[in-house]
Amino acid sequence: MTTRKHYHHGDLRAALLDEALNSLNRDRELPTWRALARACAVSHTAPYRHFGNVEALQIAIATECFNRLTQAVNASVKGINDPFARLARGLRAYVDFGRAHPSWYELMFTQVKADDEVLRAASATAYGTLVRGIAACQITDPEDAAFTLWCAVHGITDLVASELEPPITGRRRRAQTDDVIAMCVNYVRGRLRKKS
Amino acid sequence: MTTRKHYHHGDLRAALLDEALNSLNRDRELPTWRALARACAVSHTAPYRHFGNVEALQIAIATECFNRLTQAVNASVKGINDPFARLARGLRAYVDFGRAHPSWYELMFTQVKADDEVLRAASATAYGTLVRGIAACQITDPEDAAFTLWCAVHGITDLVASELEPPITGRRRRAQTDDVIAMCVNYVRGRLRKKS
DNA sequence: AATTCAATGTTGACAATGTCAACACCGATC
DNA sequence: GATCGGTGTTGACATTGTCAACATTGAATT
Repeated sequence: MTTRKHYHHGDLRAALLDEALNSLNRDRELPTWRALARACAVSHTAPYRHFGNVEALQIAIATECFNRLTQAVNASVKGINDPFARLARGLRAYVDFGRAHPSWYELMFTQVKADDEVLRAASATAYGTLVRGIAACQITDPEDAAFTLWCAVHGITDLVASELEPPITGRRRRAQTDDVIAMCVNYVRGRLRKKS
Repeated sequence: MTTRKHYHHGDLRAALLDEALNSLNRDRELPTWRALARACAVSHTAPYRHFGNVEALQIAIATECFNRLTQAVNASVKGINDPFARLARGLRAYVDFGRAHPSWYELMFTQVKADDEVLRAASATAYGTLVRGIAACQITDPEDAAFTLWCAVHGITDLVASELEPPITGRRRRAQTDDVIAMCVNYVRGRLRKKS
């Protein structure tokens, strides 16, 4: 079922995506086009039937990653009611995603500007999750605040993904993330809509 | 003086670096090794006399960029005495540097972890400027605070460099940057060392 | 059941690229 | 004036992304 013995692969597109995602985690970089084909036991041009070129493949990967990020953030806040707690928790999930999959995170943001409808939708959905989380805190101008918060959170995530954290581990590292998130939540509290 | 007619170039190393820096600004990407040689009117292997391989060239470029960043930040705060004003001004200069040279900024942080003594020194100097600026505000734990601030500032700079700012211009864009910097300064004020 | 056809995979080629080895030129030093 | 290390050139090679031409297959149509 999963593997055909002859000629046709069965679901090469999914296999390519899967192998690419795994390679990113394993080797911290995309395999070459030909290496990817090799890894799927397929000739070096077979991937062209599923992705027009390298960039199209990268876009597809980035799209998948944005979807997984959205999913991870949504899952993390499930069951939490207080909007500030939800926000803090969601932000943490965002950072954790980047820490767990640094190369995915990097690829996401090298491709996010690509001219592709599906990718654009996936990244917009992810960003929308953040905006809604902030809007739920009843502050003025949630759109502006969202960008400011995103700066801080993207900043720590990108630095973590690039392994530029100061050489700390465990609790201390968690504290470092907490500190950034606290700054964010504080910022939001400072913008609370004044009560009538 | 600047251009020899025959064989020896005169100062190829500087010419290569200069051309690479300019290409990054012009085309938003590094020229290929051979294109760079071509641009300097030199054979495709001449650069090997000055840089061992592509990565060594990138490291040299990144080093130069870190030095220029440090210089830009230092120049921007010259003559300002109030430490908070200095901090805000320096952070702004940092963001402006990234906005003016997005591809430099990207390259700097793809190479910053490279195993190179000179590059490491250049980036450490840049970071040291930030740490000192924060320490001057007399807060507790300036090292930790520096990283947190860096997250926010790197975040907006990276997003700006990637052209992920919301589609805004002029005053509004400046306000967006100001908002992030205000969040940073606020964060620092919240950590003021209690007076004896 | 035989035929057709679009989807999917293969083979072979090509230009561009990074890198290396071997050679050529040149200016400073003995 | 000969020498030699630094600098530049020529020519080669393996790897890579991509394209064109061809092969195989399973499903739909007859």
